[in-house]
Amino acid sequence: MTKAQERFFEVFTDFQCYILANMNKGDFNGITATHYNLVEYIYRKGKTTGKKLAADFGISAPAISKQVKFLLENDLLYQEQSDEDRRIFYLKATDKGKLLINTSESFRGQVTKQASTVLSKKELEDLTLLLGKVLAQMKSL
Amino acid sequence: MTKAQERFFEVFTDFQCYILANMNKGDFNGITATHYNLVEYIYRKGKTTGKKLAADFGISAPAISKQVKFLLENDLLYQEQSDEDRRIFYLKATDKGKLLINTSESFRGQVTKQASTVLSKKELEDLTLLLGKVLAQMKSL
DNA sequence: GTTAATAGTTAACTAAGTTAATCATTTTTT
DNA sequence: AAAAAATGATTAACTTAGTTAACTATTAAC
Repeated sequence: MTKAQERFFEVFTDFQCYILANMNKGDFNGITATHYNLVEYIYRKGKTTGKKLAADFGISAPAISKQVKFLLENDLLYQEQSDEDRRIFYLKATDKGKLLINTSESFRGQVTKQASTVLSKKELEDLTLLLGKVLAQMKSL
Repeated sequence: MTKAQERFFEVFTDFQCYILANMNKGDFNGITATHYNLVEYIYRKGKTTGKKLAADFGISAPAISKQVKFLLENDLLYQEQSDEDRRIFYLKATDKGKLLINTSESFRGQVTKQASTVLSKKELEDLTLLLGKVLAQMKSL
């Protein structure tokens, strides 16, 4: 490892540690970070299916099924059976689910907020670009 | 949110999602990522205590105790009782533990490797600097 | 010297993941 | 067109990593 790589490794280690240690804190109303992430994701996508969620979140279909069941029971999501293929149940955020996302500040929202207080606009853009490049490279493997 | 913030949020969301989905994959010899992270952390620190690990990893002392027990039983760590304070048990990596870290590539190692294939030296340094700034800001809250 | 605090562990429990099996539906094969 | 295979979602049984509360031992404080 070069010096530059070592420094990156060091910072990235701390960064990952911080993410893992803090992203699950501050859950409110009994809604965990996982629940929140699912609702936010579905809200941003507009609609999606359990199958896709499992793929995108990298966990098994039954695991998604269980979390989604909780979110359905708590009226944060609702299902819509597809007319073309009756096996498929689309998931959408309810008004209550949308409200949750819009009124609460996610971990990512906090990072974004803090990033833009401590970085200039140019720096934030650079960081976005560089992080995006690394991510694209990782995903392409 | 400004455009720049929205773009950062978007990339960071993907980035976090990727970390969570992938960091626990590829565990080898029945050693999970958590085990690996603990051994790596202790190895890099030289020696540490359960108390400190709990604080640094942001989980409870009993949770650390249970993981450490496994690592002791599997000869990846060993304990050394402090002479000054007999309540304290220092944890260190065994040769087997060190070998594990040195011969296997952690998730962070992979990210570092891929980051430096897709970024120039200057870009990697910039990314390290910017990520470090954001992290320091988050930690200071 | 007794009381209070601290490092670590054990016990009992919870939550979120896993695989295997099942149901309903759609697609493919013959 | 009927039978067989595949697919999306769920349920059941299980595992694992975390939690809090209670305990042991040691040290610090009054």
